[in-house]
Amino acid sequence: MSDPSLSIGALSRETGVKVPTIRFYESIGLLPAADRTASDRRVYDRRAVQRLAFVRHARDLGFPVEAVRSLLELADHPERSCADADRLAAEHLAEVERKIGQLEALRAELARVTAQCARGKVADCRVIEVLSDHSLCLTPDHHQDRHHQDRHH
Amino acid sequence: MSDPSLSIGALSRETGVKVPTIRFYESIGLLPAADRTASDRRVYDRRAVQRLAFVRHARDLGFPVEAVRSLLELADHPERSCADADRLAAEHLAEVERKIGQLEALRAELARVTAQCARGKVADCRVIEVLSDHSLCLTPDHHQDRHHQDRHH
DNA sequence: GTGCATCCTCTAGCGACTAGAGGATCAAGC
DNA sequence: GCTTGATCCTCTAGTCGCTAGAGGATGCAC
Repeated sequence: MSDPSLSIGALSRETGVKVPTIRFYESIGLLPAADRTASDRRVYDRRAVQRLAFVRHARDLGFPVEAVRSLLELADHPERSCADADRLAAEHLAEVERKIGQLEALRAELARVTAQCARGKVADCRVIEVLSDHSLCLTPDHHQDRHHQDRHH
Repeated sequence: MSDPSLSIGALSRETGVKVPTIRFYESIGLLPAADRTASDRRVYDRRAVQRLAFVRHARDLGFPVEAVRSLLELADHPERSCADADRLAAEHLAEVERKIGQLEALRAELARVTAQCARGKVADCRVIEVLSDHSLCLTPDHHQDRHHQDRHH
């Protein structure tokens, strides 16, 4: 069982990555172009499973695709210093911590506002009132940023 | 000074929402179509400032655009029950808490991995090793989801 | 009248996929 | 051999919430 040769569907089942996503990863060069059968179907081996699992894992951990590309590059060169891998992970960690901080500020604000809702008419609604008047906020600088990456199930 | 009549640039300065974003909000119907001068420039009044500030505030708090639309609708009808507003805020709060939980799991994993990095060669790198082998993870179910909304700057 | 700031509309791009059209191929059952 | 349904192929467009830029008109100060 050294080279069982998988179809894209089988690779998808083994790694939990959807078929169109595998093709997408190939198209952006995250995975090498797969070998093909005579009828143009993609064929994969065990190494492809490893590589895709690595990609999925890194994406699950929230690394942006460009970081995944760099990490793959590093994984392919075990003799190099791992300083870059360490730096990428540390940067990503800092980014995650920043986002947690922002979300916690939001949570505090939302929790406060919903707790104060008297469940009456909109005219007296604390939720609407606070939205209408920023100065009622605890932390007046709640900004979040876009430009980020998430994984869903 | 009841109706000073603002240009889109002035409205932008007053609310901190960029000019193209204001036009974008109008195009998706979050803001009503502005009145125009003879030369087709948009003209705004104080009510527009209020409405846009409301939108910006809700977006800063991370409400998705569709939720903002509903909240605006509610704010326009003060006699209605605020149950919907309360529900939207509570749902959003739950979503924020879910994301915080996911990010905290990620943080733990990333912190653990980077702390274990011996800063040597890639061959011995804990970061690469963990990415290559999911079973080395503390929490094997770190999934994040896309499909969400953030604010930046 | 001469700049330059501001405005207009329109289109395309971001990240990381996801969904769907329209068509070819395969494997299994009869 | 034939049919059926799953799987595969490529390609395009859509998602979200903007942002950037082209190409052109207008307004206002000097």
